[in-house]
Amino acid sequence: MSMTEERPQRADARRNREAILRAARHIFAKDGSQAQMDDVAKRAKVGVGTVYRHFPTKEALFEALAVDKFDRLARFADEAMEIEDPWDSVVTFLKQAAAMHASDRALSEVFRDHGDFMVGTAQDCGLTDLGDRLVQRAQAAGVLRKDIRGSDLGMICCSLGDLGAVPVWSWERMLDIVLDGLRPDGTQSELSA
Amino acid sequence: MSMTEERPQRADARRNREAILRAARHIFAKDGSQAQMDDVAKRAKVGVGTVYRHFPTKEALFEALAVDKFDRLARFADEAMEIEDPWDSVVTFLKQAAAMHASDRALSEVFRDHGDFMVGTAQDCGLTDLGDRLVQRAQAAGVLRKDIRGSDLGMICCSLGDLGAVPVWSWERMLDIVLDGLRPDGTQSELSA
DNA sequence: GTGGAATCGGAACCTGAGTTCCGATTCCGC
DNA sequence: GCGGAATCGGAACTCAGGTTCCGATTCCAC
Repeated sequence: MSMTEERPQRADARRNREAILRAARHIFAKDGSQAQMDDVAKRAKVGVGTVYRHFPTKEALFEALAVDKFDRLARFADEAMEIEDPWDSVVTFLKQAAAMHASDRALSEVFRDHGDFMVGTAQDCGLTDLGDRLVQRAQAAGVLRKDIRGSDLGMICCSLGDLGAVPVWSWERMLDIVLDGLRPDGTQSELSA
Repeated sequence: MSMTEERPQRADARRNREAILRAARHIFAKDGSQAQMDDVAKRAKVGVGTVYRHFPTKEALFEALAVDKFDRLARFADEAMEIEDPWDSVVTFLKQAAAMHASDRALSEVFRDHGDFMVGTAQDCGLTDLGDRLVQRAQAAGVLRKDIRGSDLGMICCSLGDLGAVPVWSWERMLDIVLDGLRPDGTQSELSA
C-alpha cells in the first residue's frame, strides 16, 4: 500500500529539502500562514520551483511543519512527566507550550483555523494521551481540581495563543491567572461542559 | 478643521448606507476580515460601486463596524455597573463580551490583529475607564483579587476570542476556569507583569 | 413635469501571490 | 571524463479579490 518508497535522493536534493524546511520554519513562525513562498525560497537560497518540487503546495509545506510542531509538543509533555512534582509537571508543560506559541505565529493559526487537523495530529503523535496522563497524575496527587480533562490543556494553549499578537498583554500573566483557576482549593464554580 | 460637514444626503443614499452596514455586519461576523466586498454588496442588494462610494475602502468599512462593536461593549460594561453584586457585575460583563466574541469572528480578529487600534478605540468609547471601575469596585468589596487591573478584562476577552473557532472547546468552560483564577481566596501565585 | 445633479450598478481593470514550465545546470554510475 | 537523468531557477501564467469608471438611473428643487 505504501506509495512513499525510500528511493535514494540525490545529494543536492536532500540538502535543498533541509534548507527549505529550515527557511520555512523561520518564515512561517514570523508571518504565519500569510508567509509567501517567494520569501521561503529566497531565505533557503533556492528558486521557487525547487520549493514546489519538494512540497507540491503551500498547504503541504505548512502541514509538514505543523506535524513537526506537534512532535515537539509531545516531547515537552514527555519531559514534563519526568518531573517528580505533579503540579510542577503540569505547569512546566503549559509554560513550554505557551512559550512555543508565543514565538511561532503559525502554531497559533493551526490551533485556531484547523481544529480538526489539530485534534487528529495530537492523537497521532501521542500528545492526547500524554496530556491525559499529566492531568490524571496531578489529580491523583490532589494538586489539580478533579473536573479538568486532558483536553483542557489544549484549550488553554489555544486561548493563550493569540495573546502574543497584542504587545500590551502577556501570556505569562494570563497563564498565571489560569493556573490559579486550576488549583483544587479555594472557592470555585462548577465548570460548564 | 472638521471636514465632515453634515450635508444632507439624498434619501436613497441614506437608505443604502444602512443596508450596507447591516449586510456588512452579518458577512464580517460570519467570515471575519476575509469576507468579500462582493458578498457584502450582494447581501445589501446593491452594486459594489455603491459600497465603495459609502466606504472608500474595505478597511474603512471594517473599522466603522469595529467602532460599533466597541460601543456595544461599553454599553455592556455600563449595564454591568448597575448590578448590585460587584462580583456578578464583573462576571456578567465578561460573559456578555465573550458571547459577543463567539458570535462575531471579525471582533476576535480586531482584538488579535489590530492591537493598537483596539486600545485607542477602547479608550475613546470609555470602555477602558468602565473596565477600571468594574475592577476597582469588585476589589473594594473584597471579591476580586487585588493584583488584577482593568486591562486584564480585555486580555481575558482576547484570550477567549478564538476558542469559538474550534468546535471541540467552549469559551464558557474556559471562562469558568479563568473566573476561579480571579477570586481573592485560595492558593494563588504571584501574577507576572 | 422637468432638468440636472447626485447616486447607482456592475463590467473591466489592477495587483499580488500561488503555481507551472522548460531550458540550464548539477550530479553520479560507467 | 561522459552521458543522460534528476534537479534547479525564475520568468511567465493564472486566478482571486479589491478598486475604478462611466453610462444608466433616481431623486428633488423649481
